[in-house]
Amino acid sequence: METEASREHLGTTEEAGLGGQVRSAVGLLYRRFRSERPEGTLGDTALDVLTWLHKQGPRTLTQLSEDAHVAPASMSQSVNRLTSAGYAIRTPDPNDRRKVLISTTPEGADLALATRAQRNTWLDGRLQALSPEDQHAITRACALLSTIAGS
Amino acid sequence: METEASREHLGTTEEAGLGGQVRSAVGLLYRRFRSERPEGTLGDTALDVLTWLHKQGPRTLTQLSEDAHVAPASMSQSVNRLTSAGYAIRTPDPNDRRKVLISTTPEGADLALATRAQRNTWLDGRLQALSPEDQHAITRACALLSTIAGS
DNA sequence: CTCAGTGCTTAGGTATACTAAGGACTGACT
DNA sequence: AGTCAGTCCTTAGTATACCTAAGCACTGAG
Repeated sequence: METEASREHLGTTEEAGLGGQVRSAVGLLYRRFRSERPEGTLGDTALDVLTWLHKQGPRTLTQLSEDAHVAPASMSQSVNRLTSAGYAIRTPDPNDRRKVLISTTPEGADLALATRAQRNTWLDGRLQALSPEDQHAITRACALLSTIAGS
Repeated sequence: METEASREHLGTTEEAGLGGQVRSAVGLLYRRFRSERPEGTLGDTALDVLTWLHKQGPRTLTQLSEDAHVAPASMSQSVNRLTSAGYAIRTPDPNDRRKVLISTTPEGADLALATRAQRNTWLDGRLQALSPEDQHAITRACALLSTIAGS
């Protein structure tokens, strides 16, 4: 039937349910973002953490792991990379010494802002070429899907 | 416990540009999908490959690596996992014996369909609870973003 | 003051990605 | 024919990021 498969944009065919379309698009975008990443820089997860800390202030490890939908042990490793690079610090929570508060260093905050801006250049350029209606659809979809992902 | 930050859905604040919103949403969804994955099953990339092969028929390794925005060496490893699990086979291209055609086995095709359906259950349920307008916005956003990711 | 529960970390394993290097093959030019 | 640059694929070694399991440190209740 579908011999001209190359026009299908790999997974966004109509036969797939909406969930499948979302999953395909997310996978493609995620890998695309990763392929744009210059070497010697922070990974996406580490950068996300830095951005959250910058916006929200210090967070405990468990909070961060829940934010990212990741096991605490995984987040601990990501935080290790940030602290050993000097972009974040761990501080024992004075009220409950089982907890550790993670916060950005000034260098970490600067890096988060700078790297985000740089990495978004390509994508922003693409998005600004779209019609306002299309941009609005994307804005709405992002809000909806973020809510779903975080639930 | 609950700071004001927990209502922000982590990255979808208005101050971020559209590119940043997309990136945040993609990261959250990708990790969420991964966290839903049962153990002992194929990874997302391997499953994507299986799905593409099922839809499009045999592809060369280079084609697959371009589809996924990944280096050929990386795709070779993913294909190794599929072939060693019996879900795909490599066939030398009779016209150009440098090339290798990768195709699904019947088991691979079955698995691709079954696993996709199973993994999409959660997401489809969420999406069907949305209004038709919201669903349409997501459909449109997926198509647009897939095109951008693949360009 | 004991002890179950909570928060974090380390250890070991998997999936996925990269670069670098090399083997096999093709096609074009001597 | 013979050579050889270019293409396609693979393997090897390394890095990020995720997991579960195990264990330590601390808290708070009995």
